[in-house]
Amino acid sequence: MTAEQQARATLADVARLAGVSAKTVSRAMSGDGSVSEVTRERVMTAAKRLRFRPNTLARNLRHGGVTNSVAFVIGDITNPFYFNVAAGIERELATKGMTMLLATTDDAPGSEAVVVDALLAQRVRALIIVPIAKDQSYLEGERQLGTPVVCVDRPAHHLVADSVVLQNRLGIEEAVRSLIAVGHRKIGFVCSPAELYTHQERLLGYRSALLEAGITDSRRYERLEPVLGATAEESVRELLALDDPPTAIIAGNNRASTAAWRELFNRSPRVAFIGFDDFEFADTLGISVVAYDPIELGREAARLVLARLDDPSGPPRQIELPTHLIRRGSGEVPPPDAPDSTIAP
Amino acid sequence: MTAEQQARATLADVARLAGVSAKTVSRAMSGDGSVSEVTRERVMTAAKRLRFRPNTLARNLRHGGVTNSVAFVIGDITNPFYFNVAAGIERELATKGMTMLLATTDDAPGSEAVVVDALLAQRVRALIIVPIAKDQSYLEGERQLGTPVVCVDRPAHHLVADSVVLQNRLGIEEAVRSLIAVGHRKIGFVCSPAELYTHQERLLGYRSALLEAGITDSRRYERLEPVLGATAEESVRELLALDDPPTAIIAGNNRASTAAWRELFNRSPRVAFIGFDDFEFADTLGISVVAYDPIELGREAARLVLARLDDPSGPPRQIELPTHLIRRGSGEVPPPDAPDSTIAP
DNA sequence: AGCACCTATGTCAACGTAGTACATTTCTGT
DNA sequence: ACAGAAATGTACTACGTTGACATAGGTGCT
Repeated sequence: MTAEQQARATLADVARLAGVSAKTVSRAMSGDGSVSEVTRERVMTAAKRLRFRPNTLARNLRHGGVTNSVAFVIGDITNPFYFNVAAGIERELATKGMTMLLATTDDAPGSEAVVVDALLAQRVRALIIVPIAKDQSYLEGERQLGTPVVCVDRPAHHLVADSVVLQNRLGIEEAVRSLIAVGHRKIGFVCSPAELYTHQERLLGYRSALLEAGITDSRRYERLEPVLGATAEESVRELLALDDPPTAIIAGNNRASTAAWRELFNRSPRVAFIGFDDFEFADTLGISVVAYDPIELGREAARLVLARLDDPSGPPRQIELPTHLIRRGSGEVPPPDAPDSTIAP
Repeated sequence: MTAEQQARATLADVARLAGVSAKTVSRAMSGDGSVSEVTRERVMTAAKRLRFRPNTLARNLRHGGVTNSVAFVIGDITNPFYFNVAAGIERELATKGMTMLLATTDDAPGSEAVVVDALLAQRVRALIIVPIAKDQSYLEGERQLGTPVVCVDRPAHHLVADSVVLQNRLGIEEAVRSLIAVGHRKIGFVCSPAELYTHQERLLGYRSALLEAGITDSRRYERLEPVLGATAEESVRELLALDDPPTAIIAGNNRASTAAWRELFNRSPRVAFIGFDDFEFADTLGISVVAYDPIELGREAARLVLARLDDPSGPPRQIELPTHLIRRGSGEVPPPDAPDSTIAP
């Protein structure tokens, strides 16, 4: 790399070379005002020669001081779920020439406001956030200043904002009903951590579907870890070690799904299993899951942002993305005592 | 959302409220010049009252017109490999208060320059790119203007730039040697597509390790798809349908790994298998792989950017990240004709 | 007292772009 | 031929921040 560093060309430089004023160059480049064909040619040639590239910073400053980047704030960047959501956001934004800024809070609720603050100082156009702190009211002022805030996966706390969530209850309900249809009555539920909105919703779905089938004594089969990081493997082991163990297990989130399956893999007699969130190999391994489209989740979030930028008024919208059960075998394993069981005497 | 939209407070607004000049506010906020304690208090109070947030756009414009975002340009955002690299970049940049802009080219070589151009117009501070086009010489001008360019996973074509790549040859060589040690002589290599630098390197590693063991007739076991999208499943089927099929197969990239394993899963007699790039479940399923740390790959790339920003001079650096074989069983399956084979008569 | 020096603050201009206002030229129609 | 419209170009300025420079008052030393 050379030590020399030629200066970046500006509108004025191009104007000088082309022998016109800066404004004329601006017009020629943007095609806004009217410029003669000869002049336009000359300007374009000069611009190309100088490798001129309009400074978006200056342009944005001139135009109200906002960038055209949308920030996506997540807790844990290594969770594949977020990655797919990010993909959806990026693609949707790209159709409008906008870009995505990715930031993480490392799952620390306390750092959410700090990270968001830094992003706002950068004048992001909008904020898409997976809420992790218990309170998003700190964003109220910013919202009033016209920065759209869209929550993904879970709604905000103490803040009026658009959001995109999954049909959590319906998804788990479908899973429970499916297991009941195969003959299961003792169904476990493993999920972590307990305090998240999504997990609460899924727990409610689990309970309501059981109740619907007249099963009222399943509390002992619920295992929601109180803290992040507690392993779902342990929960599964606990459940199977009960005197009257469940014959089927449902996992309430993607990390719990993989952990639970790890524990159930190679165990016999087979325990029926349904996970939440599809993943690579789930098809090859024959694992039934409650699936949804994370990319679409991101796209919807981005669409909400675009809609809000277009028209800031109107009530907040909450979009519910459908979930659906994919039957691949693991969820269709009958209970050992079923009449059609192969282990029957 | 209210239709009203109060204006965003500026330095001047804060100054007016605090009864000082704009410059004093600037000093008080940045802690740069000297400001008396009383004044600082008054300014801070005024700033808080007005919810003042310094406009990074303006600040950056004042300082040479560059943002503090680094763009990461990838081909296919749904490839988990890139996601982990992105995670590494984001984390490393965050330590320096910089942010990551994510952009994709949808694996279309032609759109690389277009996407990059848009990013440069946004005055990104640096560029981290997974080269996909055949020629990155279009970045030469920008590099001379002081924008660091770092290539990830593969080096740039026709451009002097720092890069971070994997020890591709060594990784595959280790895999081949390991298979040979177990007794294999007929080893297949599946990878796609053929034209990528990484895949070429891995192919060379495959060949050299075989040669080292005196195996010279393995060309018929090489299956590199000429085009993106061709399935590795087919390649595996082709290999196993040969009159003299290989007893072991190595996959040269992550997509090929999963595809190949899908095909080999449940097939008997078992074919030894070693994949490239670790993935979830590989441990549970007992799949041996040539692994590396994608997050570290991203971190290194970000470090190169930071180093280059710090000191633009000096020769380009190419960092090689280590790869290592993780033995989990699938790569330790002996050939059917081995003396210690369980199928021996 | 005189001087150097330091602190606390203020004034002005500039970063690069583009909107507003206005000046100039060229082209219409009567 | 001439008013008026249309086409084309220029000058000035603001966007929000900060560096360069200036100023006013205070402190310490000779």
